[in-house]
Amino acid sequence: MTSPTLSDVARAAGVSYATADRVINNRGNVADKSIAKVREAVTSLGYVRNVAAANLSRGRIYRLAFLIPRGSNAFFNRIRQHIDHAAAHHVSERVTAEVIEVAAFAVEGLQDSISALLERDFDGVAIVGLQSAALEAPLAELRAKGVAVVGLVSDLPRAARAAYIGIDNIAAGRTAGRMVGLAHGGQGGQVQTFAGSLDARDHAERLTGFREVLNADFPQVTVLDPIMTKDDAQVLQAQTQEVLTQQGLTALYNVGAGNSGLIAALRGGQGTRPFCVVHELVAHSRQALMERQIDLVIDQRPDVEINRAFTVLRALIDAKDLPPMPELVPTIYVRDNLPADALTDQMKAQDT
Amino acid sequence: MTSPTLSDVARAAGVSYATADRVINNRGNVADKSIAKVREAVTSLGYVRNVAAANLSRGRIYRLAFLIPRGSNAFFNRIRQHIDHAAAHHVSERVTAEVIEVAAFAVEGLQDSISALLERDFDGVAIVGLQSAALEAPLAELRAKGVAVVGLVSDLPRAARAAYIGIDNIAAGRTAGRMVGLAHGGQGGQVQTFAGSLDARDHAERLTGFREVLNADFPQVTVLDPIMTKDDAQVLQAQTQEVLTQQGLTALYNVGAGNSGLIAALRGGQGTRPFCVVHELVAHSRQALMERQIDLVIDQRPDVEINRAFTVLRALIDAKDLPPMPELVPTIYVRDNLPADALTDQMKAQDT
DNA sequence: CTGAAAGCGCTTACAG
DNA sequence: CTGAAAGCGCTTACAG
Repeated sequence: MTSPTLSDVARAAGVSYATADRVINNRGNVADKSIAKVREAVTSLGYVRNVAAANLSRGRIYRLAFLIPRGSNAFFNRIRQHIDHAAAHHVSERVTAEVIEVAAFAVEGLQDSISALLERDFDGVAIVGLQSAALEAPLAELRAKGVAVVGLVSDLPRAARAAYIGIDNIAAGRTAGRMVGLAHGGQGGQVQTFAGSLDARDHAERLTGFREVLNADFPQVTVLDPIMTKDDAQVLQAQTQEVLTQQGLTALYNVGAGNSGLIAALRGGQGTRPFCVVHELVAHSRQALMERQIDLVIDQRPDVEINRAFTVLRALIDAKDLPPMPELVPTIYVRDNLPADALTDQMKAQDT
Repeated sequence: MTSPTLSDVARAAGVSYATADRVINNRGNVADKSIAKVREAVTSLGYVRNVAAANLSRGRIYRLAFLIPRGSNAFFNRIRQHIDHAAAHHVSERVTAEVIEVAAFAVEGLQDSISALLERDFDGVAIVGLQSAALEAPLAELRAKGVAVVGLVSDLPRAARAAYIGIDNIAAGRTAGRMVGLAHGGQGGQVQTFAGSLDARDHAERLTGFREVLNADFPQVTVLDPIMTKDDAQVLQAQTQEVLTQQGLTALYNVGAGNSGLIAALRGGQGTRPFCVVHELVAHSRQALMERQIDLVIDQRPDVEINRAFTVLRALIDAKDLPPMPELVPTIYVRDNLPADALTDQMKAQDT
């Protein structure tokens, strides 16, 4: 009834507990004959290692760090909340997480923050990264020290991290494109796009995906070149106001941040407004959805991302195989399938 | 550095380990003075109970059962896979899960299966339920034995279970309605609906939500009364073929199962087809999405549901507070945000 | 009302 | 190459 333990395996194999342990954990220094006997006992008994007991005996603790852009960006605030929440949830598993704020979107600042990590005793770090060769050297040093490194939300140079945890931004853009296309109901139209900066890879990729779908499947809808906003709400507000006076505009799509400005402009507008799609469910985009200033939010589920970051970092630290990692997929929100509210929304990652 | 243990608390409070344990776990039989001292030590030291160690020492095992409708329904096959997967993932936490198949949608069969559970030693069961007073007596007996009971996907009588784990089907219907409305791009149209049976509460609720949104926000779109299909693919195929010959039909929405028939009919159709929305992402709906026979799938994320069932049942068995349970929210899939594939899709609940 | 001790299933030195 | 033993942080009888 109750599952077999290592003692059962050792007894069945006719070896000592310690020897059975050695083959289970590949510690070496075991005679081939013993290995064979233990392996056999394991399969015939259906032995499964009790990870909780192993961690307890080993007294392991996992010290994690998250490098997140400083600033008042609503999305990253949400990320920070999820980290705190996940950390609280993991205390009993002996994992601690510290959020370290770094200068936003600045290669040098990030580089310095990574170097500073060398002085600290972390076991794993998740970094909201940038694509810059300048990060490679400090990251290599960090990993040489045995620290597990993953990219989060925005990737690091590929060779410099063990995994990337974030959505496929081309898919996100395609999803937005599909929705905008569908909303035209077979009629023609013009979509104004907005982006923070095309140096930001995620922005560029979303735009690419968006264009792909509209060009291929909705050729009667024209995609206008993006207005650059630096993710600044003021810029977005001014530009949106201006754009709303254009004739023939049927949709708006912002691949970046600064949506509070866009929403403010829409709130002030009169008459029918264009179909509006933005990214990331935060307080203001949520409210705008409910109050019908916008139609759709594409969300990357930061709760799921943070949860996965914890799982992946722990697996890396334990030098275990990485768990299967299906691509993270963008979630579509309309006013009818919104999660309960900001607070409970925080807790969602528990499931899923 | 390392977190305080119960020994630390006991020492700081000047009591024995056992006494400290008694107050931590509210076992009673402790002098008020001791309670106060221990409480104080706990907060000043920041003690957190190590759940893993507690479970280990207690040698607890969790025997779970899942009562799932028998038959070849693709959705429930997916549910079964997720149960097996979650069970495999939980072996190291000493939880086992057994799937018990019951006669599909038959009150008496379900009633018998629940009674049969009394002979078995389960700690918790999740049941794909029905709304029937006939289930109340056997469920009460089961719970009197100390077995934790939750409704899964389709609820049990409210008083007869500790929790319900499934989506809000009105929200699911509303979401479908929003999408169908948007896809009309401001033009008028006619939607043909399909349902298995209006006795099935989930079907009725979806239809209600669907109508709500279209009547309120897209009054130019007419919702036709549902064609009853008994979730039978053959019926769906025949009915869809017939319906496709109608003039002015702009959309199709099936609240129930049997979609392989609907898809077959669409595949055989010629010319432009209506906008099509169905429920549940399974092999054939996924393929139909990719091959453009349908436009949208509303999914209830069985992986998330099963994961939550495990969590909730364990919490109930431990007589712990139930974890926060935000409403499960329907997920919208188009061809551009599909999860990687059926297999990896199985693993998604890990995050989530 | 309080305490000492064995045991949960492992890992980690330590001694052969 | 192999084994005996202490200890991880708890819970559970058992004895006062």
